Amino acid sequence: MRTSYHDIKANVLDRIRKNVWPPGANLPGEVELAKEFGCARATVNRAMRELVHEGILERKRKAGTRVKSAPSRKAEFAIPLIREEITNSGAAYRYILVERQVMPAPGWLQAQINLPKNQQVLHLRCMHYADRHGYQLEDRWINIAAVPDAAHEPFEALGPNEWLVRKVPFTDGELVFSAINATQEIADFLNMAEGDAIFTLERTTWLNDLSVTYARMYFARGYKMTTQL
Amino acid sequence: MRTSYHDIKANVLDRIRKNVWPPGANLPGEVELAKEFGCARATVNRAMRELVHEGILERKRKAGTRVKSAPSRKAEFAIPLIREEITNSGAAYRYILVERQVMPAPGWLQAQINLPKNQQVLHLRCMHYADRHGYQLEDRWINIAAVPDAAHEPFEALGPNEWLVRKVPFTDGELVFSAINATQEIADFLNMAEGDAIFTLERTTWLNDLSVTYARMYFARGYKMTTQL
DNA sequence: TAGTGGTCTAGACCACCCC
DNA sequence: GGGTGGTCTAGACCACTAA
Repeated sequence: MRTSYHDIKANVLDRIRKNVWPPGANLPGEVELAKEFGCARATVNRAMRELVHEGILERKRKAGTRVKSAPSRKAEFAIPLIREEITNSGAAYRYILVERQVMPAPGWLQAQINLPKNQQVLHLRCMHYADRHGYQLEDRWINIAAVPDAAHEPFEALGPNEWLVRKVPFTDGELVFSAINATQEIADFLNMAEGDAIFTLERTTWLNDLSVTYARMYFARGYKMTTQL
Repeated sequence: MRTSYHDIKANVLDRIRKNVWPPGANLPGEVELAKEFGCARATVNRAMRELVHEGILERKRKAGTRVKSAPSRKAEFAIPLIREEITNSGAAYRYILVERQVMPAPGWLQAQINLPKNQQVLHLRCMHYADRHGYQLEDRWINIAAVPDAAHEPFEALGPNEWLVRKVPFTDGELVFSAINATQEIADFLNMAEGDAIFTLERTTWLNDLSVTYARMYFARGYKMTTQL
């Protein structure tokens, strides 16, 4: 069989682990590696490019390729659709719209996602259940100027997250993870006690400088978000 | 200038945004696209491959390429070295080793990271400060069988995370984010009140089935972890 | 079984950047 | 200036899988 870029990646990783190429070391050039592996330079190139993408190597023209001294392994996780997250866990998913209201954006929201004064927004509050247990409380604001259709969407059957994901493309987004103490109101929704620690996820998305939506998601007690390195 | 795979990516993304190719739509095959763009198939292929990697497209042999109906944008974040995180914010970084002890792995740890009975581990407790303010409390256990050198390392000047990252390669890792209520002990370290919500990060790493280390990191009040989509 | 993507090759030109 | 990676090409064979 011919040498695959997979083989090359594995081989390089192996030499890094065995300290043949310790952190900071310079690797041979692509031409030389291609000769060693008996393959085309393009094949070596692809292997190296992927290792750079994975945070293992650094490359600079003329300077060459080196092993990153502090390998910045990157965690990558797909933002799950909550319905899938629950369904995949084997539980039954249930969604309820708690509140729906068109209103002028409150001051803090204007500031947070940079809206013009008195911009109308749609505020939604939704609950997501896994087998009767409160799983997530979602507080969401949608910029009606960016998504006019949202004003006429009931969001009774389909949650706003799924609706937006299917309907509205975005160019940029931000995720913020944090922990807060439950207010009495939130605690009631999630069947917790006031003051219990809540894992919180905030998400903002833009479509070319135009704010699309801002959401806060409060997870039930004990929720853990897991990802592989 | 010749057509670059960047141009193709941009063009395809544009057509998706403009709904020329709505979610679920089948794209033309690589050969046809190459003809349209006036470039080699390999160039189209690279563009498409990257769009798949970015969660925009799906491809299957024979079936062809289609626009993902629920574009699974992936968040990617580099695990920061805490020193860099603090330094980059403009604050002064200070590290203190609070506790250092070689001991047999407690039962919960054996179970958690799958250690043999009575395996010796090194337990470290460290504090990281930003400008005098407690920033992170780190509880770490290192499998001495996997990292014999750790037993002789004082960890007085250099934190175990940085030491491990530089010294010990790993093949797999897991990150878990969660929220807990501060115990009195943790609260004292981080200048919080008992019961305050704490953002917690757990990290486990393996070197080919051999557990290397398990760490719990408790962040100070109000800590937020941010990432771009 | 035929069509589509997956991959490799051998060669080429170019852009960048350290020396 | 010259070496290194970045990219493109034209062609080829292969692997998978839907029909």
